[in-house]
Amino acid sequence: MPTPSQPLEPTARSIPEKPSLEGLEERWADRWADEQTYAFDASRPRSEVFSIDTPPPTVSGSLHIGHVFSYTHTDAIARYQRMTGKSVFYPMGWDDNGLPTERRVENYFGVRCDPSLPYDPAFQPPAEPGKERISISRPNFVELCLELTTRDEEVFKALWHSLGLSVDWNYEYATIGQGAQRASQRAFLRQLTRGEVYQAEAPTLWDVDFRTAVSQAELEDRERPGAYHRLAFPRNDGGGVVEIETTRPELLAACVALVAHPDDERYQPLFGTTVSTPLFGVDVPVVAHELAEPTKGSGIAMVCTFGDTTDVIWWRELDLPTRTLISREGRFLNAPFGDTGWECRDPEAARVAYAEIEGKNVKAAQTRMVELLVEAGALIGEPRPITHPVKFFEKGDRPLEIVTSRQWFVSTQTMRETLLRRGEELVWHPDYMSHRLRTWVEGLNADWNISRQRFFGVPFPVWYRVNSDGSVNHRSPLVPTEDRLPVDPSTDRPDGFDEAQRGVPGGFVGDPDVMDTWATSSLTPQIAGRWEDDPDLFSRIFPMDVRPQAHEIIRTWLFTTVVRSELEFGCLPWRHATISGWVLDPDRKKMSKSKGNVVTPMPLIETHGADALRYWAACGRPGTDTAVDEGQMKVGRRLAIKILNASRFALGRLDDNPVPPLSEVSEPIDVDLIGQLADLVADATKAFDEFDYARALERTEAFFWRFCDDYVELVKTRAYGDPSDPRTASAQAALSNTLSVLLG
RNA sequence: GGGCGCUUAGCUCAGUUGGUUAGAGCAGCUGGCUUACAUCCAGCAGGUCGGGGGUUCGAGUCCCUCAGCGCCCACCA
Repeated sequence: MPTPSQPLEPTARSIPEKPSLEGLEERWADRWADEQTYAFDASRPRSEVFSIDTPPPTVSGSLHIGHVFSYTHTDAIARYQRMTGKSVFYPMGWDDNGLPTERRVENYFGVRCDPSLPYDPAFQPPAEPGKERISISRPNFVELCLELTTRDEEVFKALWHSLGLSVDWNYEYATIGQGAQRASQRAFLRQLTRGEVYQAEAPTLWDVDFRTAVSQAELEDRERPGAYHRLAFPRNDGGGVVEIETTRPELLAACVALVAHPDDERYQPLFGTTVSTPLFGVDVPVVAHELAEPTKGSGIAMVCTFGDTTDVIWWRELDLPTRTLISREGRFLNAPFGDTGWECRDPEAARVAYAEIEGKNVKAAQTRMVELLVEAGALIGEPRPITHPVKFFEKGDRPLEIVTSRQWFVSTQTMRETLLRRGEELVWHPDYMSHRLRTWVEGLNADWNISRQRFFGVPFPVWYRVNSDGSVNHRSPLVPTEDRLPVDPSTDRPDGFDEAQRGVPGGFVGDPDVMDTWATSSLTPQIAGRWEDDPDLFSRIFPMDVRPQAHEIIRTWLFTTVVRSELEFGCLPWRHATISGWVLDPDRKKMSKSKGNVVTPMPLIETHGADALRYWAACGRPGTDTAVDEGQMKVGRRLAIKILNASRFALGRLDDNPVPPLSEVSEPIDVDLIGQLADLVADATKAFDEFDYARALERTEAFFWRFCDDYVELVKTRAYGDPSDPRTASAQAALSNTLSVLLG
């Protein structure tokens, strides 16, 4: 039970003289594959099925001990469910699309993706990556991504095999595979038809290095040093200056208003008047809004388009103009000061000042801007250093900017109430993890942006008409019928058009973007269960029984899966969610590549054996962060060897006879043992039903050691007697049956 | 700023609805090659259950409060 890759057979055939753990993993993995031991029986009705929404690991990274940890937990549950007679749907997927893969492919092959290029079926990457990146089409780029991820997947697969995971390899999938693309595009098109997704050109959080929009779920705050710069804005009513404080003086040219709290008596007289920006002489209004905090800075803020997300709120709610300064690459754009552009007092002076920062990146622009402000006497005092949280893309290196771009959104904000209710319906293990989803849903402040300006991902299956003036009509996208899916709009064309019409007036263009990686991963039940491709299978596994996953992706994977299931099926995608903890390094520190303390599993498997690692993992309580502990692995190894030896004793008395029936158990002490065994089974069953594999292991292990140290010693003499003696037969029956039950 | 979790022997952790002298493994010490196993067995030692207060006949377990650590969330001029 606790060590599911047990090397024992139900009878005493070929008991080795000196039992050993070495080489067991390989031998049994092969046999399981040959015999299809863990194959799902797709003829069983839903009530006799236990289905698992296996997490597809990201294969672009390297192996990590955390994989061993959480997959072992799920494997224990899967094996328990099989013992109860269920047919277990336990697929395995690979999450291979996304940014990390793109970066690796670019460096590895020396290429760059240009979605405007046509597919070149003859393209071969150079043997050695050249200095100049070769531009290739999206389909070509994707081919290279697939080539690289396929290799990575083999490495993962080898680990899973040596771990003895009981997954059914007949249901393997990849998130970039045809099935996944078809499911993603089909789900998207249906949402489009139902009006659950929309396209909008709006200010969006943007990573200037990856050059893509990111969603709220991919943000993280990082504490960064900054400084308050106190700036003087001359009042146009002749009343001196207004002083504001800003951490982003480089955005001064993008200032569109000053804002203070409506109740703030200091600034009430200014509401409705205008002030003039230093250096640029642009008149901006002083306005009131409740979000302005009187205690922060000087109590009056400069609104820029856009410095942070509060600016976006003010801009929208106060109906302010837009002055865009930062490009998608993070550099300062040309600013059209003058009569035909941004009105100001002295266009020439404004242009001269702005020329000093145009083309610079944010950091350099800030440095130069501060110098200019000092020279102009507009900076009051010294900048005051502070440490403040700044929004980053979780995979990014530079702070996010806000740029205006066209994106696809799923309307999640209107779903709040429904999602909160679903979160309560879901059975969480441990239950307090439900708070994470609740706080996340309650804190939603933007719809889910599902488009990314990247290449290795599922393309949006839509085209747009090109108007006669060459502009693109985004209003009514052209969509394919579902039987055409998957499509790549950069190479495929909409019905009724021919290829010559691509990109010309009166013709069409494909949507250039790909979907957010979570827009695909949120469909893992549909992808693994082959949804519309195999409706019979899907009806037998969905809604699924359990989603095992890590806690840090509750707001992404769990949340988005619930959203998609609600929209498509109006129900939860699974009944239970088991949330595993993190694996910490031996010093209980979080592992990270940059700290260099990441533990890889393969050497540990070689040293201690797979059972030892599985034992360590299974000791980690559900949801609890657990440190890598080789001591615990040694204990696991010891337990596995002890089981082999105990088996040799218990089964060795039987020669080659099958395990005798329990009815032969007659001696009081033997009967008592069987009674205790029954209690243990009840205990472990209850624990497993509550997804507490660790408790089941603990109880079983304790019983096993008592069994070995006390019971076996007590009955040893009797067990060695003449098999025809009922007293001996009783001992042998008790021994072998107990062992058989313990091993499941 | 709001919330969640953790704090029990040197180390890693159990302790299910409050109930007799608080448990396990590892590490340490002592003794033992006893025909499943020295990859083992028997035994010893080791804890003011983070601090303080409260409820109760009785609190590691319930309530309040404080502290440390970790995490989640937040519109962070």
